[in-house]
Amino acid sequence: MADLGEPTLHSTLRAQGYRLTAQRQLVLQAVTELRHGTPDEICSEVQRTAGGVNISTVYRTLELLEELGLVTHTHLGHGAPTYHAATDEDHLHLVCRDCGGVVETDASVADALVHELALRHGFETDVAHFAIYGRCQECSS
Amino acid sequence: MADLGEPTLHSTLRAQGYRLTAQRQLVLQAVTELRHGTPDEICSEVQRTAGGVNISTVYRTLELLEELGLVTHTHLGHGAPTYHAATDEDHLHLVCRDCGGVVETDASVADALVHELALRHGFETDVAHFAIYGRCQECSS
DNA sequence: GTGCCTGCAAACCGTTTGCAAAGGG
DNA sequence: CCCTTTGCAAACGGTTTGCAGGCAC
Repeated sequence: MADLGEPTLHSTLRAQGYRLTAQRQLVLQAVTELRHGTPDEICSEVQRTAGGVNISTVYRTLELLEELGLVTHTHLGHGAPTYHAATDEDHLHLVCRDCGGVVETDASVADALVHELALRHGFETDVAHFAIYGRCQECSS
Repeated sequence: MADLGEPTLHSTLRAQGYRLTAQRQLVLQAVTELRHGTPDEICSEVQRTAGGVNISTVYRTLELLEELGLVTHTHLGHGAPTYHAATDEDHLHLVCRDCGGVVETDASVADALVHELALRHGFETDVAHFAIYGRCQECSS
């Protein structure tokens, strides 16, 4: 059968000399399903179908999948980072200093900033990697 | 003697019912001198003149000084946050994903973003709290 | 069969906590 | 003299590591 679609996890791994394992499939699947998951949450999700999987394998796998460009992670400030599938829309996280709430917004709000940093510093901005901190509407009143 | 200048650390503490201690003076002084210091670095700096000061006191003191509005902290992504004296200019940190370097830039580059978030979400942005992630000029070539 | 990948356990870093003693007001 | 603040040590959450055995190829 000809491979006509996008590259599979298997082919992406093999292209770099890595092996396809159940753990790697399950972690990618969990990241995709959770949409925003910490390593711990991803591990729990994986363990629902494969009980023996270890948290350190989840860490190693997330690092690998990120290197392959299949997932990204964002720091929300407190505790653990959250992981997203690369197939997800690019979005920013607004974190409220008072209530701790997180609001998502389109990455395009930062277009002017990205442009300005390229101009002034030749800096290629990955605007989604850190959250944006402040106070949300409700907490301002 | 009349107190004509800006509020002293002593008066700021007393106004909230806190006590003035040597540790609190030394921590504020270390933050100011270091300009960008992690709790650990601040502790070492303080210990140069007061050997017995404990890291947990530094953590408690930084939290207090931040509550009083005398210091702020920024997350650069990796490890510990860095602390700044409130008297310092507001600035952003550009962190390079490849070389790990940190470049400072004026907070005003983000004015458009701050304005846009206020407009769209009623969000009051503290733009300096997280670094901005990406690739620096040298690493892009 | 070779050697990448995994599970386990221990170590790690940064931070927080409970407690009794020290010291500021 | 009271009560905040401190030092110490232990615990904590999140992450990384070394190693022996297991499994993809």
